[in-house]
Amino acid sequence: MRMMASGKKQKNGSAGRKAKKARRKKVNDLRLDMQGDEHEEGGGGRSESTESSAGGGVGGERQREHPFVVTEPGEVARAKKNGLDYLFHLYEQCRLFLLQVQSMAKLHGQKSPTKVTNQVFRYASKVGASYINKPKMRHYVHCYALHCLDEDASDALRRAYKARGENVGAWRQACYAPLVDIAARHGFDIDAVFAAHPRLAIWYVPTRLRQLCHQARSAHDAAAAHAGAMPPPMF
Amino acid sequence: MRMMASGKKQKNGSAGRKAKKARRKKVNDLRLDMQGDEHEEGGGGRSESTESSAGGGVGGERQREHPFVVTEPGEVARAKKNGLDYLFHLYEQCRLFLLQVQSMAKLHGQKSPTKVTNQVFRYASKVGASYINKPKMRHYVHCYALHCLDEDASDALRRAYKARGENVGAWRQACYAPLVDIAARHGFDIDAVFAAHPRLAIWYVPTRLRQLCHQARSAHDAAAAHAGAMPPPMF
DNA sequence: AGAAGGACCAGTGGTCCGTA
DNA sequence: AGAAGGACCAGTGGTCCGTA
Repeated sequence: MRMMASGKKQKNGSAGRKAKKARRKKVNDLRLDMQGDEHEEGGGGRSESTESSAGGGVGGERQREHPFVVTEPGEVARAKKNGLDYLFHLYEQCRLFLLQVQSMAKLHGQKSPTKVTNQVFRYASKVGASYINKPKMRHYVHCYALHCLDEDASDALRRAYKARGENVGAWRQACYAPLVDIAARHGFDIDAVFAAHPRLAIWYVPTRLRQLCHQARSAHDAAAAHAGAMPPPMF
Repeated sequence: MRMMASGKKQKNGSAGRKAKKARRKKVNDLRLDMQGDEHEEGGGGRSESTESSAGGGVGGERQREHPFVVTEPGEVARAKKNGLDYLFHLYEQCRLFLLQVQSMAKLHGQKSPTKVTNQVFRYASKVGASYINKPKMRHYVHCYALHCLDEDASDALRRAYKARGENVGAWRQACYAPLVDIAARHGFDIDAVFAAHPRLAIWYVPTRLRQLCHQARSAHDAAAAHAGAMPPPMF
């Protein structure tokens, strides 16, 4: 028996969405393949720091990628886990796929994407990089952003969170604050910060990060107003 | 009795679309207002070259804008017609609406459009500029582009087409060729041409114009290859 | 016939939530 | 519990075609 979830969310900082239809239609409910209960990939043991350790056995259901763990720079994740160097490597791969898509589009006189779009994710899947998917890449964009913008800070954060034994979710949350600080030094304009970095400019600014920068600016402006000297608004 | 049209089109230079449902549902078929057969706006006679001469009477059905006619620069269109200065003025208005939307978005920490998007058209309607709509603006973008990029050529074309008594559709078609020539001087990169002009950069490159530039490049490359010296491909 | 624009549709950005 | 990602939805870009 499954409960019907209500499905609230905040679309892009504006008012909430209108009524949604009931979701999750449970496709693919009947298994036609020979999967029994559980199975694991047969081979094993690739272990470059930027190599996945996920499944990929011949035939059968596609395995999920192994979950990420907080690793130090250069550290190889242990069995059934992927490290953060590998995570960041996925962003580099997406960039290369974007470059491919752009080249093909221009060759054929079609409009060329400037960002990693659905089209790019579709291309990645088509050429076999099925371990790349949109929800995952969007989920960790800001972590990659910190890695791009301040690798030392990013590395330090990884070491600290690994030392404390924090899980990936906690590390991911912790990546926001240093980014807001960086944005603050650029007038809280996180779009400008992304746009100014060539490897970052191809990624959409995550909604949550944008919200946090906006909140920080409001707090900053309020504090300045309280201090007496009201600065002119940024826009 | 109305025939069911088949509804073919070329999506963005790629393969044709998949099957479409039957279109046109004929909403708003019953009139609840007091319109009889025909009606015209009561007042009259505004006649600045960038002022519309379309309806806007109090209450009742919204009048369509008057059709465009080919006018010389500075020329005022006669009754029930709008001139080309007015057309180009609409593009300037859209730019101002975009600037408004951008300012509001940034104030609220939301993502800010870089182009004239649906959001901008919605804003234009909301603030009363209901004479601005997406199909119209997209239809004439390349005409506005020529006006921006080579006003002398644009003016000359207008005078020539007016002198010949051509209709707006013919003039509109004629705007493509000079633009392709301009693109040719920039490596056939029409996107770069648009992007380099501040008032043009906010408009999407029309599909048809992009196709024509692509075709021209192909023809150009083929001619060069035939001449013996094969140049390197642009991308 | 020529033209303006309401309304449609395929595919997008964004992310929820059923799943492992 | 923590996490990966299939699948969904609101709103987009693009323009057709019923309308005046």
